[in-house]
Amino acid sequence: MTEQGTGSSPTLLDVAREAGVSAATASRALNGSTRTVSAEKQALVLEAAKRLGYAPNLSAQATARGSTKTVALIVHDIADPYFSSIAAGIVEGAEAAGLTVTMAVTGRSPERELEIVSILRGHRPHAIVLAGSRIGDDQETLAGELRAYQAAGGRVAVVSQPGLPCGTVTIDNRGGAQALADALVARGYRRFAVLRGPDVLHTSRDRADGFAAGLAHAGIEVIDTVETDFTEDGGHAAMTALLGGDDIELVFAVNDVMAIGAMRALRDAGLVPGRDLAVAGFDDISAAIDVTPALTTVAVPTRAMGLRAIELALAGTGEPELVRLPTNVVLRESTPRRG
Amino acid sequence: MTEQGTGSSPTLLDVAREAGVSAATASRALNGSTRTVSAEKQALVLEAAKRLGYAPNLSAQATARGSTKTVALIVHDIADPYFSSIAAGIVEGAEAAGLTVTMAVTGRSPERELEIVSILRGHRPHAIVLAGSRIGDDQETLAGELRAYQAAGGRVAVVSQPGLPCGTVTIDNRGGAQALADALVARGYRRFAVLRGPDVLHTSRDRADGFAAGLAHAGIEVIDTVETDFTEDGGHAAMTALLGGDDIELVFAVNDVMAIGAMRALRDAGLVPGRDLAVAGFDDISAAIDVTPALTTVAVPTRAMGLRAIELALAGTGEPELVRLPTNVVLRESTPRRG
DNA sequence: CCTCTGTCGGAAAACGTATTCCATCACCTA
DNA sequence: TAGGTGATGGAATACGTTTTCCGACAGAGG
Repeated sequence: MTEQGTGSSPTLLDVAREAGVSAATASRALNGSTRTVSAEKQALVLEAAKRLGYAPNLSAQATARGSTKTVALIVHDIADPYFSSIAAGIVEGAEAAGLTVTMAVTGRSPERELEIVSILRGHRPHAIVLAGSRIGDDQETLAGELRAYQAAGGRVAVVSQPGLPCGTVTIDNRGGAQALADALVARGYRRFAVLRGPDVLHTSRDRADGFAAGLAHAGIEVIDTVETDFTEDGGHAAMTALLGGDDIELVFAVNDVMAIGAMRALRDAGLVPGRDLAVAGFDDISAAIDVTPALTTVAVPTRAMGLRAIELALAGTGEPELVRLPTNVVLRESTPRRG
Repeated sequence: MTEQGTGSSPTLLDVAREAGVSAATASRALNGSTRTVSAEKQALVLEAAKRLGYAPNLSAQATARGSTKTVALIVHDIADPYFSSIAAGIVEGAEAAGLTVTMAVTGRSPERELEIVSILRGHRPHAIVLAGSRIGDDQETLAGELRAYQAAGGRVAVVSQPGLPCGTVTIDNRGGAQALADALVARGYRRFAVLRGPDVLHTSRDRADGFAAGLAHAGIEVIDTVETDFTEDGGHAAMTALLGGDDIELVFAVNDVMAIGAMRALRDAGLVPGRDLAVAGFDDISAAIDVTPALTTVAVPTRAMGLRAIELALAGTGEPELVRLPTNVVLRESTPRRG
């Protein structure tokens, strides 16, 4: 490791000079192209590179090759366990394929998301993965942006947002919520309230609708619905608002984070979740099993979804193939058998 | 949005041609350099760019400029709430500065981390942020790698790993654990066990040492110590192993995730955490307040740490400045007053 | 001995952008 | 009106790679 005083990284040319060969040969020796290089020169180059501490300039590589080794990931909120778990799956899959992951967060703003996709296109990533459902209205603009990217040879996959022109991995939100409703009715519950997220999020809408559909089978209607933020604080606020109202037996929050916020609100009000009022969520994040009472929910294979999404993107058929991963109703103590 | 059939993105030259100007003028019009461009031509270029759906090739920009608009983030495990919260702070700070974040995951392997830093250097990012303590042995190799990067004009900040040649934001792990120990002794506890992570992690070692030091003040020694994974499952396994052993009153796990795993192990064994055996953690992740009994822990401002780290990196003085953020002992029901 | 074929090295062009340098032009001052 | 000055546009070059193309050379077959 001869330290160099120049103040800037050694370039391929430096390596070539050090090894006494041309830049072309150095390039070929370092990333074994179709062309062969004599073992002798190869060794010379490799040694020179190591001696100088050479790290190829990936930007330059990218412009020369016209393609990058990165995957762009877009999530709503990386601190949300749902998304960070998906992200973990994507990172795992990407690194296995020798790709690095770049990440951007939308903060659940559709405008920001569109802006990000546009910026990211500038990176010319190998693939783009969008995680998280978005609004229904603007879908066409987003689809256009993605199509433009695909036309230029990019690959796209989305998680839990069917209807875009690309590979999609999703779960059956409606069906899962419906199965949950069935199970809860079977446990003896009859009077339900729903905590839903902003209506522009497909995930929220599908789960709320599916739940209502499940109840409808049994001739039951949802008594009360509150729309709130998709966060723990949102769940807390909504539950607090709900407390003064109608007499209900069970609150279904469209995701676990909100459900946990709701449970906290109950405790803050001096009530015992599960005993005084049952609570159910959706996602089965790792915290669901750790809260007390343990949360009844619908298990979603988040990490697998991320992994599957990146595989789908890298396969790159471009077909709007739809992969639907199974969900599982998990009944726990937050919804004890009733009556 | 005239769709183009070419199959590849429009380039700056396409835009220039469309606007009837030279490439130089187009470049100047689009990112307002030192040079001025007549308002008329500027409008022409901007309109042409929009019409073609032009997105500048950031790789090419980077090679031309010699610098990128990205920040590289290295974390141990993005699904861990501790790291995803730090990541959220970093993304927030980076996006505010108009930078995009690229992310890599080490899986807590020091070799992998070194490898990643080396690869990342190739991206020539504007800054590198390392989050998560690493091993003590190999520190010199890592420091060398970072110094090489800095010599080439890169900026670095690390989170919770003092001793590297760059800006560092950390918390007082020893002091926090010591304060926790003091508080627990004051609550009447005398017989302690410790669940610690792999010894190569500074964080784990400092917290365990600090806790022991706090007890030593009161003339108390730790009765039992188990080394385990830094994960929830690790905590679960270690707690299970501990159950057959000495009679203890409180288990301190060096992070919340492990503590929560330990609580689950207690419940699995038919014991009630807090009543039969007290549990304390470290980090105050959001789940800490949602478990029952709520977890006694030491609050760490993770998001602020990320934000502060990116600020430190971007300031770029290169000084090994040390920012120490305060921690707070939070006593909750998992460690009720004793006796 | 001559040509043909295949291997290997290097010179040069290409990738898409930023920037330096030069030319032009209008305008102002003396 | 000559000369200086500031604004503005474009040609050319630089950035660090990869890749195409060409030439040199060695060995094989006639």
